[in-house]
Amino acid sequence: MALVGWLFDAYPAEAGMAVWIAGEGGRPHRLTVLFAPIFYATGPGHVLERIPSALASAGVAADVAMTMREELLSGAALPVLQIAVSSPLAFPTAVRAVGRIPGASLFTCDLSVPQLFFAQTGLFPMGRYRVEGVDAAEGGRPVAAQAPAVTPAAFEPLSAPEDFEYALPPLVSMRLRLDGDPINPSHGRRTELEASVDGEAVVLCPDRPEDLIISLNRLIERYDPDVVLTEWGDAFLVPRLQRLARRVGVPLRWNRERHQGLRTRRERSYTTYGQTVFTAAAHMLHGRWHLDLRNSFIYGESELAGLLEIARLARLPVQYLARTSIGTAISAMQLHRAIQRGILIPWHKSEPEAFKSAEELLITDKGGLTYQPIVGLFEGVGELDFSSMYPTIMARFNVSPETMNCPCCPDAPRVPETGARLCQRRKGLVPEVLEPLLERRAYYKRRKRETAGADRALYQQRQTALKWCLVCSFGYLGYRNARFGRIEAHEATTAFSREMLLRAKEVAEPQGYRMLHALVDSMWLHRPGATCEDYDALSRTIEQATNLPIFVEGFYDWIAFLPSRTHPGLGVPNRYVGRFEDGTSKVRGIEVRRSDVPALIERTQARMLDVLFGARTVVELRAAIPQVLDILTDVIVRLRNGEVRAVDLAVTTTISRAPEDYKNNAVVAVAARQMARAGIALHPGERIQYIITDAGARLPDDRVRPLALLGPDWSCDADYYTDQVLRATETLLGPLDYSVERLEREVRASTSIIS
DNA sequence: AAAGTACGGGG
DNA sequence: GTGTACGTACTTT
Repeated sequence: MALVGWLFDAYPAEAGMAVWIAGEGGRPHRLTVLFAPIFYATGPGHVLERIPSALASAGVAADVAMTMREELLSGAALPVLQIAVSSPLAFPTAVRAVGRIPGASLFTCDLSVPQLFFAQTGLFPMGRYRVEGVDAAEGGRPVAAQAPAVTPAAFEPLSAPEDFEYALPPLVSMRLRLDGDPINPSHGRRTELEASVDGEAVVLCPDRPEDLIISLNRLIERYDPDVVLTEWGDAFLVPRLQRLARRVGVPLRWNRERHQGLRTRRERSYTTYGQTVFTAAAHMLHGRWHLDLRNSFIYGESELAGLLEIARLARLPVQYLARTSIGTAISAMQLHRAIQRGILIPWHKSEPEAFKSAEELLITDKGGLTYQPIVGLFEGVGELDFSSMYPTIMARFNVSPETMNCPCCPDAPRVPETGARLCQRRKGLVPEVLEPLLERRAYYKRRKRETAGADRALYQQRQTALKWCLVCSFGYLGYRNARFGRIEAHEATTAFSREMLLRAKEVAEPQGYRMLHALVDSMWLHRPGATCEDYDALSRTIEQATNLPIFVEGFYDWIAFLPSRTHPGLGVPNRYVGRFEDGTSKVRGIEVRRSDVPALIERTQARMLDVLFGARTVVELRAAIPQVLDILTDVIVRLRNGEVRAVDLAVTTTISRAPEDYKNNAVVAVAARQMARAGIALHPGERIQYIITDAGARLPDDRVRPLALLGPDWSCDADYYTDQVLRATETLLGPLDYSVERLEREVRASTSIIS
């Protein structure tokens, strides 16, 4: 008697971990798996002696025993008290009880219980198992009370987390979305709810709440979905439906377990990388997943295949991972590896750190090399990019917090500029995690090129998810609150990167290439008459000189490095527009790339770019100018005639503070205050939309109107939007000597002919 | 002129 | 469970 299926979810329960297995036929099974989460404590003998009684008086059953574990930074073996807590639910209580004893130092104590479960048992999310001693024959839904308890040893693995190729269970998804899809449904009016499973869609009307709840329950009953996919489920839909269900007295059957509520996590606003982020409260289910498309960075970037790829590698439950940052996933991979290696995890107290001194700031912020590009339009330019430069450096040179300036390798070669040493004997935790990720990503990228259709999409999603892990792994190394961060490691990585980019430059220039621009891991090179093959050959030479993989990102028919707006004539690192030889294009730093630009401006500039990218040469570019001017004129006429819809004029911005905390009358501040006055609750980090009604109005409230409060008789500031369109056009035609003034003249001339 | 506000990047 | 990144563009005072 055995059950074969995929480990779908795990969370703490009364007698052990509740573990859901998605059976081969798609039927779910709930098991109870016996599990005693472990943490460690050190301290003087009299302190350790107090631990058993402290646990007992807190009402926690636990087994304690002395054992040896490794200290991360020194690598030394340390005697520690191992505390195995009998029930997963009691783990936080146990940690609190021991943590209160003065003089006790705790280790591996602040990870989530599912994380500990996966680390201690070797089981992993979405792994395929054969579970002995469980009867799957009944096929139906097992009820909690009948579920048998098994030990982790009953799980026979049929796949490994290291596998590049792996099968996944067939999952039934129910989609829930509100009609209209606004930027944030709680800012708008009530709309209809659309539920769809398996191609069947039902529209539920909010005016008859009881019917709505009953219909939703019926859908869940009939299809028994594994996944509830929502848009704005966390911020709005789920709490709203819960309230509705309570009001009409009919409970919603979200869970596969009958007597459990939803697992929630509070909403929060925080700042990161100078940006304020709002994360809605999480609403997670038992026995099925609630995934909110609009509250999941990883899902948003890499869809379900990417999410599951990372869940397997990071050993994090899917619903939790969906709502967390990539940094957390990276951290989880490192933690997992550390526990496997018997390394003690220091307690990570989130203490507010002291301000950095000016000198410290200078060191920290010296990042990758940045050149100022040579402003202008160039034909025949090659772009060479180092692939995954930072992670490759970290893996290749063994850059990790515990490998920096180790006592065991005094004669190790020095890091350029900083003179630090890197351990040559012990492989670092960070490289150990990164190396397989680099390999996996290379494999998926290759498979993506070799396949088509659904397979190609699958590999694309997986490689995208891994790309984000690699990108963030570097930032994480320098993040002072990261568990495995260390500023010297961060600095070593950027020092290597600068050294390698300089080496690449020194290889290219003697061969007659002129460096037009270079940025961290990319360089733009020009040599009259050079072909793609020449750039290919150059990249191979650079590869030899740097021992880092580099490839030709593309060969541009033409590329324009655009000038700064605030310092005309000077180049800015990330403002350029170019067409590759194969007809594709690359655009950075201009209006189409910005999320706060109204759709009208974005679409207009995109249309213009389409025209310009049809040109293979600068001569053809000049010939395309009239077409671009036609687009410009057309949009300005439509603006004047009031033919543009409000949604296309809406500016979307993230508010960085509560409406009342804004200091001046910036349009965003005025719009936010208007919304607050209308009773809409706004949190820092949320996005709002508004149109400019009269930019120059004396009364701030007349300048702008939120989209959510727009009446039927609205009007916009056509002059303001005309100016925006003109500027977006100037961005593109500037290199061809068209200023805003000249564009205005051209438009005036052509419209006077029309009228 | 100074202060306030927001955004991109990576592929 | 995450922190005053940095440089540019633009508006308001």
